[in-house]
Amino acid sequence: MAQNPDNLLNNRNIKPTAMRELVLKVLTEQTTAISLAELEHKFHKADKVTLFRTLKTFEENKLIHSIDDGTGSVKYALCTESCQCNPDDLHVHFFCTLCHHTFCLNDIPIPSVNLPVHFNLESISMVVKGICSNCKK
Amino acid sequence: MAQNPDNLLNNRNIKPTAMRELVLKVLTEQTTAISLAELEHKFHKADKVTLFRTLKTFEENKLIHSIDDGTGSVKYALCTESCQCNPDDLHVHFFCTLCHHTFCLNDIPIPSVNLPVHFNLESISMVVKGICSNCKK
DNA sequence: AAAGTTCATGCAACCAAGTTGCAAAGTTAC
DNA sequence: GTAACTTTGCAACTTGGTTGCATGAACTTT
Repeated sequence: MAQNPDNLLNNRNIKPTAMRELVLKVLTEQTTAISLAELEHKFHKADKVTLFRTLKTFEENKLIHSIDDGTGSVKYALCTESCQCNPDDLHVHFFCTLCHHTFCLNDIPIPSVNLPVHFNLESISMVVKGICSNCKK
Repeated sequence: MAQNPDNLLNNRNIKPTAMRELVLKVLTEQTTAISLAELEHKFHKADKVTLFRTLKTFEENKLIHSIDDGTGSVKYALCTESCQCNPDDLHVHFFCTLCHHTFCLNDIPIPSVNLPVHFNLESISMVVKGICSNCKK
């Protein structure tokens, strides 16, 4: 079932302002995760801080998740509708060293690890680096 | 077989200067990974840039590896003697959200993942966040 | 509908981590 | 000893992220 933008926002208890709808629209159009700087370039007029806070609001309300792919700039991507960002909801990310795009491998859950005794798990991040299928051609 | 510092440096083709020996000594004394800023605090007189370049030299020659634990500052830890930083050599890292220390779980190799077709693997990073055994007590 | 409250936005300025350029000091080769 | 190269130290800069504060929009209360 497709969701219109306002539903997506309302479902996550985010007040749907014009700005937020615009940002959400850009996010839904991405096939790879996007950084704050890249997001900024998509707008001619918007302020970096506003976009930053918009992303933060989205993240706090689990509409998007952030990915630290090791490039020095955090990337953001939409969560699936049912995502609660629990360890079970997490998936592997892939960073292409050629095109520098960061992919959500939504179909690849993070494999479980057996931690040493008395280590307590809260979350896991797994980033694979290599060449993506586009660049491989 | 224990290695003296100069051997460790020579084995990795790093010219053993006084500075490098001091940095290596500090690194061998750590039980958890250390950031550039933390390393700087271990010295009263050393320059941040020199330490930065020393770490970079060490990393390029695979004496140490860097860990991006998502805190915004990269951590460094000694490699095992045989490490070539290939995917097979990599281990899981653990970041404690209480004491903010980053552990090398040398005994826990990164589980393999089946990438989508035509995705090519170069390296993987896996960081688990939670509470370490020390803080759990 | 005016006044008050709350939340969102925009600008300026700041901060931390990492990085570069260059000159001085040290080391090695001849 | 001098030339060539490497390492170190200082200054200064870049980038990404973040805070403070004032303005502006929206919503409430009367």
